[in-house]
Order: sequence, then C-alpha cells, then structure tokens
Amino acid sequence: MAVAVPSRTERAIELFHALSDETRLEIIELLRKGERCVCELTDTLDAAQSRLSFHLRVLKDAGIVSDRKEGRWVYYALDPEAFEEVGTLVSGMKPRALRRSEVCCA
Amino acid sequence: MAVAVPSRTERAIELFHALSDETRLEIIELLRKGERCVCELTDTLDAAQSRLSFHLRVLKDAGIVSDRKEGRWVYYALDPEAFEEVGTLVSGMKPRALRRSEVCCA
DNA sequence: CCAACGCATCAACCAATATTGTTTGGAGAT
DNA sequence: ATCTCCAAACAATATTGGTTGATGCGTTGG
Repeated sequence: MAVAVPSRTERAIELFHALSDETRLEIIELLRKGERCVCELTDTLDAAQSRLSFHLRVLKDAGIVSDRKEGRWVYYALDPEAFEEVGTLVSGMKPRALRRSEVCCA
Repeated sequence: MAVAVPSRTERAIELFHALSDETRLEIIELLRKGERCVCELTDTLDAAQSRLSFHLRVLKDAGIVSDRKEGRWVYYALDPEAFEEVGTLVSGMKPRALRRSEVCCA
C-alpha cells in the first residue's frame, strides 16, 4: 500500500520530537561510540527492556538509528544522514536578514 | 533568587521540544519574514489568541523568540542565536567515525 | 524437542501537554 | 474616569506521551 510521504513540516516535527527526550538522547550518546545491541543499552542505561524498545522504535521511525539482526541480537547504530537532515532543516529556519523591519497592526 | 542552569541535555530537550510542534513551526516560518505582533499571528494562523500565547511562551522560554512591547501591542521576533545553538548541538550528536566496529554481547 | 534468552508488541495506567473559554490587566482613545 | 482593544494568566478539559508488566515470537543451546 501507499506510504504517506510526510511534508517538510511533518518531517521536522518527527525529527525534533525524537530528539526531545532524555532517554533517547542518552541512547544517541551511547551509539556515538558505535553500534550496540539492546541488551547492552539496557545494562548501561539501567532501563527496562520494553522501555528501551519503545524509544528505539521512535528513533528508528524517525530514521535516526538503523537496526541489524544477528542471531538473537539486534544491533542499533546511528544513521549519519539524519543529522545532516536536521542541520539542513535548522538552517532553513533561520531568519532571513531583512533591511526594512516590517510592522503590522500599524 | 537563583536561576537553575540547565545541563547540556536539558537544554537540548527544551530546544528540540519547542521545535517539535506544528503551530510553533508555523510561527517560526512567519517570523522569518520579520517581527510580528500577536494580532497578526492570530489572523494569519487562524488560531485562538490564548493558544498562540501559550506557544509563544514556549518559544520564548526556549530562547527561540524575543518579544518587544510597543503601546498595546507585543511584537515577537526570531532570535538567530537559538538556531546557532541548535546547530551546535546537532553537530555534537553526530557519530564519531570509528575504524573498529565495536560489538557487545559477544 | 524444549527451556532459556533477546527483543518487539500490547494494554493499562499515570504524567505531561495542548486546547478552549474566561478573566484580568495594561495602554491608548474619547 | 470610562471604554475599547490587545495580550497574558487562569482554570477546566481533552489529548498525547512515557512507563510498566505481561505476552508472543524467533533463535540458540542442551
């Protein structure tokens, strides 16, 4: 079936939302050192497995991490492209320099 | 009284959270063209005044917008520094290139 | 074949956020 | 002083998001 293609705004919301949680930021920080299986994340972060699974899904849906199955383990790793994408989005949000300050309600 | 200084992570959460909402992204998009008063935002976005007030506060608390009173109007404008800050944060989240892929659970 | 393991998924619950309508307060204007 | 207008503050409700514990499914080792 057809996959809904998100608008630029929807995509931004998805990415920023995925990045706005402490547990998820901790996961990202850990994954910066290389790929990790869920078991090591639960150990290091001292978090329930189902909790991590939930957050990993949010990150994966947003394209921030990718997963790879090997035997009974699943390894997660950061996807560098996502961070490029965020950077691009942020650049596109910066105010455009305007000479004339436009006013309203005048 | 003392102002709590947020950790790097807390600051990231605050910024990303502020950016993860449709109404707030619309506000930012409008403000890219220059400062606007609340009345124009309510007109353009067709949103209740109390709703915009809420979202403007989130943006202001995060340092993404600043406000300026003039007569009975309040003008909001983007703060470019915030976007620099977000860019820096994102850069610091990118995976560090690793030669040896480290594995766990082996 | 079966028990143990690693992980995903689900439902239920609780906490945090957003929305709406109303109220309050400050700044002109008359 | 009073009236009007704009915007913030407040309160009540609705919605979303995260946590937890239970369950299910594929994999591995005995």
